[in-house]
Amino acid sequence: MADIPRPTDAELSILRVLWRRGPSTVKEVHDELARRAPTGYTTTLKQLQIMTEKGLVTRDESQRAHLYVARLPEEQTQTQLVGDLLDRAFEGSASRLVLRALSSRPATPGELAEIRELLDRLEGDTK
Amino acid sequence: MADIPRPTDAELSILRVLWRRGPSTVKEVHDELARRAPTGYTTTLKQLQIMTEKGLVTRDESQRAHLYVARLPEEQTQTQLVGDLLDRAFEGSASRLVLRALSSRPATPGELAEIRELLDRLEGDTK
DNA sequence: AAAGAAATACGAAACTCTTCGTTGACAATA
DNA sequence: TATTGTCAACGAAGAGTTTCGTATTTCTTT
Repeated sequence: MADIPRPTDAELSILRVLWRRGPSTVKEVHDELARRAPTGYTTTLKQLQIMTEKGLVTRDESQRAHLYVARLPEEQTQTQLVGDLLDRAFEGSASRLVLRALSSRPATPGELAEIRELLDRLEGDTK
Repeated sequence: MADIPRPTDAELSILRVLWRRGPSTVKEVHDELARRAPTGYTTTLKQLQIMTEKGLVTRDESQRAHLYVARLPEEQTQTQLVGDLLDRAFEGSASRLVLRALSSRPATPGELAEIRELLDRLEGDTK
């Protein structure tokens, strides 16, 4: 009961909105989503209801317009998704995944520096 | 017609076998898969047929037992999957993804060194 | 209190994914 | 040539995903 399933594509779109906006009504989420890809209001509502059942989001019903909140923080979900991809396509090799990530997207010099700092920190711990 | 869809979980399991073994019959793929998770022979067959329709694999029918081959090399599929995840969950930020990958899995010192080399190479080009 | 609006709940349809039982083709062999 | 075993093809069922139309509830305004 405590485990939360991997979000589907449509669910992830909704989670992104909730992470950015914080607690939001269906209308607010829908308006954001419909800006990029027009869709029906009830479609977003239904998604959020299913996500509530799955435990992906929680719902505050104290107001007339219910407020939805992502159950897990963005970082945790990202870590879950990366770990999942690692197992499914990279035989668990993190370095391979990093290799592909950096070769598939031109990272900015600033980003590369960030990663370098991260490496320094990690190697500092490994002693 | 030229674009190949993102492989599903079950499809990825099959692709992993094909990448490791090279051209294989249904029986060969099935035996590998069933070792970890017992499943019916026709299940694997049907998957391969669907994957052929989708263009994920190609089929050599010259022999009685058809030979299946992954259409894209492992590297290319990995790049596609990482790029996809980047867009869906990381707003395109490669450094964020790398951060999550490394913090979710304890990379070995050797792997960290590999990544460092990659960074050197990339920064060399960015001038 | 009635009418109108805004929001949620319900149900269903279309589609995909995954699995497997059954059928039919083919080949080796007795 | 009849039998047996191996393989691909087909169809379908069950679950999950995504979408949306309709109904119901609830609040607000008159």
